Amino acid sequence: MTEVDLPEPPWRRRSKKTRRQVLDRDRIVEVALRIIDEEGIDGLSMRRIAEELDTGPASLYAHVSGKEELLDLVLDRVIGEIELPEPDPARWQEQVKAWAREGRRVMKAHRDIARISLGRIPTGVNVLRSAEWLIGLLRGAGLPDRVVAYAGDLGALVVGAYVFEESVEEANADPETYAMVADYMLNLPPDLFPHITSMGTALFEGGADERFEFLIDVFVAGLAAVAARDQTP
Amino acid sequence: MTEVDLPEPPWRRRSKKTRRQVLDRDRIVEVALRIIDEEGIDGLSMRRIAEELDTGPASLYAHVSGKEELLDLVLDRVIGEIELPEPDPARWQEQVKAWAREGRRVMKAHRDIARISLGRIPTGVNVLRSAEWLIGLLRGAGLPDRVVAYAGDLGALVVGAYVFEESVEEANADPETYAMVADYMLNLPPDLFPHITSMGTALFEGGADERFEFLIDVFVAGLAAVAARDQTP
DNA sequence: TTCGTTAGTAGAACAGTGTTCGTTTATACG
DNA sequence: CGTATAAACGAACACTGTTCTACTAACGAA
Repeated sequence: MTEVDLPEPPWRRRSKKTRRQVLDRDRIVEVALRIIDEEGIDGLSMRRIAEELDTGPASLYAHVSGKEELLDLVLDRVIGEIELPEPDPARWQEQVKAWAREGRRVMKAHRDIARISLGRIPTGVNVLRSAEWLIGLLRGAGLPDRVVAYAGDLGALVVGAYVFEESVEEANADPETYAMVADYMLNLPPDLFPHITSMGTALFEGGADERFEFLIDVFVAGLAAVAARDQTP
Repeated sequence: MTEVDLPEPPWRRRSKKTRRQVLDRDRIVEVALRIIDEEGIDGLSMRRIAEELDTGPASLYAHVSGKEELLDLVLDRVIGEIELPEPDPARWQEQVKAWAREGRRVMKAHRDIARISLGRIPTGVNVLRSAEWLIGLLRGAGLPDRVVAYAGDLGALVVGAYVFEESVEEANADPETYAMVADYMLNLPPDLFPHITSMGTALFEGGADERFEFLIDVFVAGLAAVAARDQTP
């Protein structure tokens, strides 16, 4: 007799699931991050996470107070990937750049995660440790407290904003979109936009790395100049 | 006989509304902006706008392709409020700051509108005119094309990110939240966070204006330094 | 004026979101 | 073992942006 492949009866499926799979916060955060890596932030929903964990969305709320807290945790988890050297105040400028590059590197590794870093009060342990490192470096270098205090916060803001913009540009990096935008700008009315149109393709030169390096160059040179001014009565 | 106030019969109400109120894009944008002013960006939905216009949300789609386009239009409408002087290349540094202050001023006047400015490809006429002004100024001042091209974009990014962060802080500006955050940071473990804890309240000094002025000071000084370097072979 | 076409509006519905609430299940503790 | 607590579950809520179809209004030509 031919063996017949019957669907398993529903009453039998239950026995496989008697043991509840235990959730914990770290697991939720890791799954959330994986979803962001694959689908971007807009692909992340509580249901999506629950689906991956084979549970229901309501179960997540036993471990996080809501989506906002979850995003805090995910961001902090990412910033924890930053690797920083021993602070060397004699080389503070190069080290501020290294700090910024590290911030960019870890965020870039996770799609559009940088979007979460914006407009958020820094409370995670890794986020704070990163700030601590920078503040320690700048104090060691003898920069005025006012400069140190501001730089700690504004540095993260500038890097996060840049990396977020970069992630948007990467998402729209197909040659068609790029050509369309460039075409649009280069064909603006020259009487209204003489400088944009005459600059032409120079507006679009340099890649993301170069632009980022320029930005942190400007930031660090500016810090140095303002700090020097602050120290000259 | 006492006059009786009867509800108007339903068949009679229709006659008042035979004339359809005509929507147009500008009206939609203005209403959207007013809702943002009063309720913030999270208070803005297509239904909310339609409610204010006494129509249905589907009607909006005859005038805008979707919410994203609407937000583009709202932002451009806001940036149109910027007032800029005649460019004077001899004073380019002060004028870059004036440009940044104007950007901040108009965005600050509209709650958390700055959030929309982030991660957005600049295509609105006012956004482009603002960039055109800045680029024209910097070219007039003889800055290298590379510097000009980067500064146009990064300037807007820095200002937008700052103003957005500022709007978040203003939304959380009640003394209780502020005290809670300060308390949290000042009571971190000193062995892990020696610099943050020893800086103490210096971390929270200065208001938003001062921090913004610091940021644009750094940005402009940095631009000047990098530009000077670029011009020295 | 009438009629046909086009553009705009309206309403229902779809697919999705974050979250709450009450119930059930599992775990921890005495 | 019994009780209390914590975690998980499922249904439902209130809301979102958008699409689709039908209706209405406006416009232009005859």
